[in-house]
Amino acid sequence: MGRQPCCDKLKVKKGPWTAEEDKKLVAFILNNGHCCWRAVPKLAGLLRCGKSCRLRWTNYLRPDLKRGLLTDAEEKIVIDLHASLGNRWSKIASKLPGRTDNEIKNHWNTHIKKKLLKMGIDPVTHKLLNDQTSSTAMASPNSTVTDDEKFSKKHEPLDAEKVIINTVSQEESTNPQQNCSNAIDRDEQVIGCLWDDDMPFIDKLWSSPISNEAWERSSEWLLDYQEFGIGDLELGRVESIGFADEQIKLN
DNA sequence: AACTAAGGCAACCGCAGTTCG
DNA sequence: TCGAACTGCGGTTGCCTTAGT
Repeated sequence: MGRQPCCDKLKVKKGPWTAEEDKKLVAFILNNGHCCWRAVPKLAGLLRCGKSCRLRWTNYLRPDLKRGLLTDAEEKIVIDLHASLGNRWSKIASKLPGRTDNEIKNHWNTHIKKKLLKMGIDPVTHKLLNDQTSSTAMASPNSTVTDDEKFSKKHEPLDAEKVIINTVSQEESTNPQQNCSNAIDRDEQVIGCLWDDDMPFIDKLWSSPISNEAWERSSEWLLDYQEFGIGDLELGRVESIGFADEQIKLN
């Protein structure tokens, strides 16, 4: 009845991925894409859960991933978006090309939190730490609200938050890229943009396999693979497949 | 040089929304 | 229409590395 179970949990391997597993997964996805993650481990010859494969691919093996720490500009965008969106890391990540939600989440927890605390800002509320009492008082536990209202309240930037955001931005902003997040009166535009899930470019990028040209642009990633000792991947097979930005040009 | 603590990151877990038989 | 599986997301954990003693 219904669908087949996700995976045989007794047989799946857990823990860190080996270079060999990475190689298999990359080779399989490059050649076949990932029509459905559940089928990937079986078809790729991996003793992993599909979920694990997806995570490994999206967080580590994807060719367009950036490496290294977030830049100051990226960090500031993360702070601004977090003030508006809260811990919705995937939404935040979608605005930072080459960064994953997991990466941003980790960076937030290990670096940005500390920075904000150092600046006297609560990383959760984005308010000044000595102004915490007013923030808790703003909640109205006795009121009855709909789910939509709860959602709106949860994610709507508070006035005080906007002040903090603006302060931080003015203090640290030296990069033109940061302008998008400095303008508080543009918050609504930013939110509107974030809520716009219809992103054809991204969809095309992921639905389409990748050309050699694109791979050459991802030199850092390829170097990483050489470190893995899997530089002998059959990247030539990728030739047969179109690439998103080429298609986009045509459109 | 050896040990310990802290930091950083990859990966897992579990939940919620969506999809499908 | 219902219920089970799939997918994606955020929270958490655990291991590895680095810094300090």
